[in-house]
Amino acid sequence: MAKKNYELTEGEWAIIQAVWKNEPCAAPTVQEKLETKKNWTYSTVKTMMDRMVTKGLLKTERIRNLILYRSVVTKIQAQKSEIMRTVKRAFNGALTPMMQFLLDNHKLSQKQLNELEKLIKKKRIKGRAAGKK
Amino acid sequence: MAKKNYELTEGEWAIIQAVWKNEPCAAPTVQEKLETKKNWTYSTVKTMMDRMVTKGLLKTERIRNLILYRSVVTKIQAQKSEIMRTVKRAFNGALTPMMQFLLDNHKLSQKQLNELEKLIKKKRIKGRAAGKK
DNA sequence: GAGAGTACTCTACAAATGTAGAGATTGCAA
DNA sequence: TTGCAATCTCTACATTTGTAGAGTACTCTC
Repeated sequence: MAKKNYELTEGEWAIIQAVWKNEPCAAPTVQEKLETKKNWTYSTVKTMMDRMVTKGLLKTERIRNLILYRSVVTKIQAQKSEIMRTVKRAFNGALTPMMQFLLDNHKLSQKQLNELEKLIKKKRIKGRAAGKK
Repeated sequence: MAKKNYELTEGEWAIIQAVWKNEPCAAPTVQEKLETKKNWTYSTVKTMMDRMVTKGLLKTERIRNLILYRSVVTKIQAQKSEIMRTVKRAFNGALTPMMQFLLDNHKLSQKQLNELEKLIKKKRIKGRAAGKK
């Protein structure tokens, strides 16, 4: 596979989110879907999408007169990259301090904390069983 | 206080980190400190720093012939903004899903998990006691 | 007071990003 | 076959970011 680094810009995020939801889809569709959030004209959206194709973030397929777009990177991949970028920039590359920061600096409700605790417990059990990947 | 949004660029992060560590400091100092990581010339560093002053990220004080820089935003603020930006872009603004994603997608060691669990427990106790801010 | 060193100012330029208008193309309906 | 609507293509421009050279100013030393 290609490079691991998918650092999307603000605009690219908006677009790819729409693509993920409507894939495969044409540029006008994306433009319509985004109309509420972003007030972009068709031209704007189309330009960005084509640039994203060049960058390898989207790919196209031409069907007669219509161009359909699909995502190349998955949501998971993009989210991961986004997080890694933050970890790298703001936390010197260390994940746990970032988690700690999250816990310390964002008032989570009791419920959220409970959920997280449950998640961690589950993780630990899994981790103990398998030493995998 | 001013705006809450301090979205630093890659370069700005590098610079402000150096400033935080050496504050108050002159541009040449920052340039030296960064020499290993970034191979920037003095001009480059100085230009960026001055732009950051314009943006309100740094402030200056002139002492005779020297210009000293200080940060305006704290590390905590910047980290928070950086995280918020990720949450907004990649997780639709919801924090817990992001935490969940972190737990799910990054192989944390048992030790790290333990630490996190401890943190959460502490949080919960605190939260139960005080309902504040 | 001349030269050297240090720090500063000014200007510039390329690439990336956000933004979009104008015109070409095509397929369908009347 | 003519015209309209939908879609695409091409081009353009401002702003931000990364990057830096060239020249200026001040201060210290000989």
